[in-house]
Amino acid sequence: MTEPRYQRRKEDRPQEITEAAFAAFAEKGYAGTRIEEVARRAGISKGLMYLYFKTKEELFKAVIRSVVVPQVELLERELDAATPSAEAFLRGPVLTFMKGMPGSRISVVIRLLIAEAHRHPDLVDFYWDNVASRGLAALKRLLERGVEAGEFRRTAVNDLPQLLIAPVITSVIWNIVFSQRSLDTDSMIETHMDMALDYIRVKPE
Amino acid sequence: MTEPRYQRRKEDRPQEITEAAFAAFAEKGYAGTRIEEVARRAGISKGLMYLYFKTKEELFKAVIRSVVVPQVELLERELDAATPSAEAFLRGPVLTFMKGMPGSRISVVIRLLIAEAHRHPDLVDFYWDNVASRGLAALKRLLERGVEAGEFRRTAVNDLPQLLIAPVITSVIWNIVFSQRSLDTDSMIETHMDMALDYIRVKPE
DNA sequence: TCTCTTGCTGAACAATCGGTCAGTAACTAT
DNA sequence: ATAGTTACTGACCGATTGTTCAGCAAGAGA
Repeated sequence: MTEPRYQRRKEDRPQEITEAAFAAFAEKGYAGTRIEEVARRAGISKGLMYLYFKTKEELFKAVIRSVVVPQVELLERELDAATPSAEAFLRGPVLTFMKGMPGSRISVVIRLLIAEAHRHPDLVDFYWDNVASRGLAALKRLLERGVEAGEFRRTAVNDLPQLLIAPVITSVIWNIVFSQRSLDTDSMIETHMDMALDYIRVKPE
Repeated sequence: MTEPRYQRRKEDRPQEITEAAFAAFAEKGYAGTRIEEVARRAGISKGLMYLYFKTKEELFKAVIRSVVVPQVELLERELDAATPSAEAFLRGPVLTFMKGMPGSRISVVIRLLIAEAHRHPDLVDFYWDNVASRGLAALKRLLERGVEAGEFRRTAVNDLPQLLIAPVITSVIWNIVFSQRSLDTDSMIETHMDMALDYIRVKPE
């Protein structure tokens, strides 16, 4: 008759907690989120939080990883996919990936990273090693492939692949700051891709 | 003989406080900065802070305004300057302004805004009204002028002037997050300007 | 020199919040 | 059943920090 007050669910807790924490961090930021609030969202007590994550900072890092790792895996899966011409690749999977970034969980991570970077240098290292440097290297290889195939000229973009993702970063930031005055991020990313391809493409004389 | 323990300097305090607060916010962020720390930097007691700024939030807003207003004035002075061809204008004063943004006080403001935007919507409104919307409108006018003069084609960029500043935003963010792995922001901004001009310029047939 | 005004100080207050821990009860093994 | 293990609870602690305020002393005026 007496219903148990709680169930032991050791296996599921970590994921449920990071999920709740992600939602809380997304709404209130790191400093603005109380551990008790995360516990409430996860349906557990405050004390239990500390059995799974020793400190708030450790929880934060776990949240970042839980978002970033699947995204990296998705990206790499796409990069390993069929390889048509470099241009078709940029206009296809790369563009799709870029359009998906604003509004994705990654954009929340970016906001958190910007706000907390100076206090969590090891987190920045992690993000650099696992996301940023890998993505940039992949873009560089793709551009290089295009050059070798005679599709692209060799330009400054080869050394600055950040240029290709600039409108994505800008879209993410724009949405963070000016959420109301929204921006047509799809158009912006598409137009920029046109612009960049016109610039690097070998022109027929 | 007995040296006075303090001087009364009602006139200078506000500016000295906002200056100290800017330095503190730049280093530690909003939440990470203690009022007492600002007071120490400004060479006054904690209590005096509250005679000039009712709350920490009000101080924060004053700091943002103190940085933003002079920058806007600088921008508008440049826009009112001599008007050569639209392309020369973009390659001249606009490019100079853009290159100066990373590393300027504005980039600190941007970081603070990104981190605190959701908690200070009225501050976002202020920034929008006084900086962002004005800058975008000016860029739009400039592009329109180029079109009317027969220099530029009419493209999607006319409606998305954010594209022109995308590498600047990206540079600022990059420096905030990856301060160590620095990026050649000047090259990036220049290359992007080349790219954009190639795209919008009317080509000779 | 003696008020009087007020810019200024710094101790104290109150609220918040990360982290702890002694105890409880859900499950397991026997 | 019964004892043992441990996932779990929630009251509590201590440190931090924004804010207040009673009083002090610097400068102005007479």
